[in-house]
Amino acid sequence: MENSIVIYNTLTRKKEIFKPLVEGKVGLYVCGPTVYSNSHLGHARPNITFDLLFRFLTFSGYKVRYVRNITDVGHLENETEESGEDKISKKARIEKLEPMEVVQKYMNTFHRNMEDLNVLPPSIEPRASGHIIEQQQMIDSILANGFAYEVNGSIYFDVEKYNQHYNYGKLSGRNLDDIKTNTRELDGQNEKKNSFDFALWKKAAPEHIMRWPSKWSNGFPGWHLECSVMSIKYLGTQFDIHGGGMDLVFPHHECEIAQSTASLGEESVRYWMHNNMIKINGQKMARSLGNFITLDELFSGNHKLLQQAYSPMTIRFFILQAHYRSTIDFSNEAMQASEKGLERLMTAVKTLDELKPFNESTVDFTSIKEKCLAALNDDLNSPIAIAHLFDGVKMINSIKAGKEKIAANDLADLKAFYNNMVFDILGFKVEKAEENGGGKILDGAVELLLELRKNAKINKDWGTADKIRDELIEIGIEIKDTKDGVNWNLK
RNA sequence: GGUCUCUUGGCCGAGUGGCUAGGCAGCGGUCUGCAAAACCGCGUACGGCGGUUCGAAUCCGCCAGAGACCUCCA
Repeated sequence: MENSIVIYNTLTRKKEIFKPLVEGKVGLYVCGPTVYSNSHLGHARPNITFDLLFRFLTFSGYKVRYVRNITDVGHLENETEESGEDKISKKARIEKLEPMEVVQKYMNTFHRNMEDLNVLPPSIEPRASGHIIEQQQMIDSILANGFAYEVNGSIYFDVEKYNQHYNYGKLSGRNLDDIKTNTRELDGQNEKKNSFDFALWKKAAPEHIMRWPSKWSNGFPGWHLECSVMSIKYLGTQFDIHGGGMDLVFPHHECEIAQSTASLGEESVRYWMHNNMIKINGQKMARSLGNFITLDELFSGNHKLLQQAYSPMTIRFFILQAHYRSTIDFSNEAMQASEKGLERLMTAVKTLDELKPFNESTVDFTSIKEKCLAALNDDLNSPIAIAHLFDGVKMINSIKAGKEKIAANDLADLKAFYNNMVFDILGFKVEKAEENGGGKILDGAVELLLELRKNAKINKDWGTADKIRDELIEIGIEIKDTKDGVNWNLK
């Protein structure tokens, strides 16, 4: 499959044709979660976006090494909290748990949520805590190159010095003069030469439990460092794509560029990709704003803003129905629309298996196939691809209704295409009925009831027929009378 | 305050100089004992005011509103 993929590069603010560094292979790094509380809807977005990218690149014939980290070291809280306390150790004290117990707990939840969303595991999932030595090594090289300084056992990155040789602010589109006049003064910054300098290594306060020995102090690495270190370690000093949420552009990714460049003398990332935010009531959904809904709450419907539960695939569809660089507005109405839309799509996929081939085709799916792939090639435009899939749904339904015909070879081709698109690339999976265990027993029982209902209908005993139907619906089994007989499925 | 982005029909969301996505909801019809589902058909929207152009939702300017980043954040 020869695809020419175009990617919007945040660095150049343009769409660029994607050319991997090494022919046929792609190195992809994505910023993963900080595991100190449950994952919420906002976290689903980058993971689904880059899952799509991972799947699409793989489908397009690339061998992809996908690295997504787990941040389990923690970094400084904001100024409203007692200063200098690590996020994870703070949480640990509240819950009377070991820091690594907190990490493990929320990492498990994250993994379970991702599996539910059918997000493929990355090729490598490195943890910051497992790369302390490598982080110290990078600090050494930055110090050796003269772009960092030590104060009281902490190491800070010298942004001004760096900016004399390189361009600090190139990713986020700001310049140091603006940053100088616009950076707020925060607590605990008196050690730094400039307020915009950032920590590479921080000496731990006595109450700070997460700490590692180093030649400078017992302490912990600065937040930005882990991504620079782990991306380079597993993907090389230069690699293809680095992704993450738009809110990470500044300062996180800006600092990553500075660190890697200060250490290596050259930049390591070739394409920067950033997904936009999910909004709720017109505002970004964020842990810090307290307006988030966790994935578990969405799956169970157990949240005061939710009118019902939404399945993982509904959430996946909801996210893929918008372009990854646009914001999406969360609402019950929008989620319910996604639920119905997805059902329509999945029903059509199932319908494909029921279609009977003719000798000839009166429909032509070629342009739909081409348009779907073209949309994905154009900066991962999943909403357009899905729109074209729905055009195909219309045709599939017309064939089923007997208004159009399809030949055997075209049908096989079409099935393969929908399987590729819906399952392999967009990453949907069949939920409900087919997945549930005990299928055979249930099948038998329902078939029996439907047989009784059929007899009742023949005898025009509408009371019994409707009782069977209505009560089955009541317990979650939907009955559909069609020309070819009765269909049923679990709701 | 600085930097940047957005404003599309009832809702969600694509598009971005002429060919007016898609989903959901709604309406009309077909089918059906009824219902559901399915199918067919229907809606000409792009914040306001100017400008450029043969032609603008799409380019430019101004105004209004919303948001993001500047601090942890996906």
